[in-house]
Amino acid sequence: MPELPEVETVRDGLARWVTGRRIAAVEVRHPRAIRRHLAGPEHFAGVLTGRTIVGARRRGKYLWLPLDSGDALVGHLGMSGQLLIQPADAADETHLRVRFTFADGGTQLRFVDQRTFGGLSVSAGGATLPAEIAHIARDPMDPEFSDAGFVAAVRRRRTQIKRALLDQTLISGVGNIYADEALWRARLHGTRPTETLTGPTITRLLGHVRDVLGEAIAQGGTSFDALYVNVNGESGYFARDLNVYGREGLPCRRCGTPIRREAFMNRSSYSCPRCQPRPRTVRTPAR
DNA sequence: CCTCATTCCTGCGGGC
DNA sequence: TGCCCGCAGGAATGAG
Repeated sequence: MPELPEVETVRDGLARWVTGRRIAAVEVRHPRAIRRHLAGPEHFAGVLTGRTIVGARRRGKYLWLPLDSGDALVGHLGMSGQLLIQPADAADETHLRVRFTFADGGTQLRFVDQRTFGGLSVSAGGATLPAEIAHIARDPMDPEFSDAGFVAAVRRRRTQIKRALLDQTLISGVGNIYADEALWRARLHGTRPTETLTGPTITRLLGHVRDVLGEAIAQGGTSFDALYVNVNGESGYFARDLNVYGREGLPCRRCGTPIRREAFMNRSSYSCPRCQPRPRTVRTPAR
C-alpha cells in the first residue's frame, strides 16, 4: 500500500528523527527482512554499527539513509513495512524485524513488517544513489524528471496505460491506488493501449499523476488501517479524498454512476463506467 | 530486448 | 463457532 506519498511521509519523518545520529547497535530479528543484503545479518549489522546517518532520501517507493561511510541503508516498505521511531522502553511490536539503537541512548528506529514484502539492505558506496535502485526511474516529484522523456517512453511501449503507470522503470512511485486515481481524473480507462494515446493526452495524465501525488503528500498519505503509518505511528488523511479506489458501487463524484471494480494483474482496478469507458478494442496482452 | 505471469507473505473478513 | 479461501499488492524473477 505505501506508494510515493506514504514513503515521502516516512522519509520526511526519518530526516527529522535520525539525521545526525550514530548507530550503536543493530538487531536483526527476522532474516527475511534483510534478504536483499546478500552478505547476511552479521555483515549488515557490522557495516552499520558506529556509522552516522547523514540524511534521508527517496526515489519512487525506495528510500535510503546516506551514511558517513559513503554507504547507504536502503529500504523498501513493500506492502506492510513500517519504519517507526520508538522510545527505548516501548514494547516490541508483533512484527518487529530490525531494531536500531543509537549512541545518544534516545529513541530507537524499528523496521516492522507484517507481510515481509519489504526489506532493508546496505548499499556499498550508495550514499548518492544506491546501485541497487539505479534501474528505477526518477519519480514525477523529482525536479529532474523529464516529462517529455516519459511521454516518449510511454509512446514507444506496446502495452496498456495502467501497466505503463505501474512500471517503475518508466515512472516510479505510482502504485495501484494513485494509478486509478490519476486515470479517473484524466477520464481514461486503464486498459487503453498506449499506442492510441496522443502526446498531449499522456502529458495531461502525467499532470494528474503529479497533482494527486502532491495532494496526498500534503495530507500525510493514504491510510486504510493501522498498517500504513508515519514514523510516529500516525495515519494520513488522503483516503477520504479518493475518488475511485476502494469505492466499488458508490457513486462517481463527477457523474453519479456507480464505480466498477475489474480484475487487473491479479488485483483490482476501480473506474467510472461512464467517465472512463473501456476501449472498444482492448489490447490483447502479448504472449 | 520486450512484455507478462508468477511468486513471495500474513491477517482479515466473507461464506458456509 | 470455526474453518477455509480469497484478497490485499510491489517488484524480482523467469518464461516466451
